[in-house]
Amino acid sequence: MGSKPDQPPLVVIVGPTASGKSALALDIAERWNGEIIAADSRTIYKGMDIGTAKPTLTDRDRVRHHLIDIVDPDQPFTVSDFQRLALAAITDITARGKLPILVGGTGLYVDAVLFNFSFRGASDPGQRQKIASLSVDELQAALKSLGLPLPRNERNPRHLVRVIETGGAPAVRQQLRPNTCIIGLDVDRETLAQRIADRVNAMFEAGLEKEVADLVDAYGWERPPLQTIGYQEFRLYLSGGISAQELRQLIITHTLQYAKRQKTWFRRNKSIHWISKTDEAVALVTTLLNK
RNA sequence: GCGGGGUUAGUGAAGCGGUCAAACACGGCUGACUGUAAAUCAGCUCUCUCCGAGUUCGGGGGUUCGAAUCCCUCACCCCGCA
Repeated sequence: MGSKPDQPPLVVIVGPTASGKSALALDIAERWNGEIIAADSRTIYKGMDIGTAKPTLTDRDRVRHHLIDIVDPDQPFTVSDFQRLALAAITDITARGKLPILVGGTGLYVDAVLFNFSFRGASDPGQRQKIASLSVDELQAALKSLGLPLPRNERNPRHLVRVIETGGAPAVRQQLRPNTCIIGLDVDRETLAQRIADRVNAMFEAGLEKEVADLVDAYGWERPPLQTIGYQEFRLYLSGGISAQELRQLIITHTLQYAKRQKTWFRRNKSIHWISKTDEAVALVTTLLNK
């Protein structure tokens, strides 16, 4: 089902963590009667509120949010699921005469919607478990014997596994979705570092440790959602490996590193309008809607 | 004051006569990444006129063809005896 000639307007807000995406999205939503779709691989999970800086109930009361709290941490969820649900949400919001606003820091999720990725087939859980236990060298050897090419990230076990699962089918993407305005929040290094440190400290004050403990009680450490920054570090701390002080610093460091990866991802999308002030976003959205 | 141990690149830490600009880890920088993506993976990280060259291993002085590695000495840190 290719893209239709006339797509309804879509506002997209991206940027590194703690850059102010949520606040800007709320602002724009209230100004133009919009609804927010979270493009975030962690806020989809129930019970992960503090550590993911999930929009508060108050915020969600002000503006309707989609794709938050939609699965339990022990349920599998993939980009493909996200794409399907996000596209449905856009259709739904538009049908009700409102403006859809896609907001998030998970670059892959955002791009799956913006470029209408065609995915290449799910993995068979049984087979996945078997091949995922192979070493990088074994995976490469397996690809060779199957006559499949190595992926670009040839030492990345996850990518190697996927090549096997898809039989080496190429990735397919379309042109950028028409009628879409992508706003990127640009925050200088020092400011972002400060905001991240403040946010992490606030998370501890808000009861992060208890949230983590509850999740671990319910699901254990092995589930993918528990590999989230702000949660995974507690494993070391709780086993006595690091002090409370070091724990906090480690989470801050990991968050900073994550923010850098996000910037790298978004940097290559030349369609993003990078801004640093709200007025610039308002101007961009105004232009989009007046077309 | 005497005896013993220590001082290595941003940090931690190997090295203990040549193959050392110096392992490894962390941190930092750059980048990749379409069904685990807040995941995962890669390159770079003393300096320069950067296929080569020049300064490093607490300071200074020696030994040696050759020293981060041995000796002397000074400084600082830790432990033991006073």
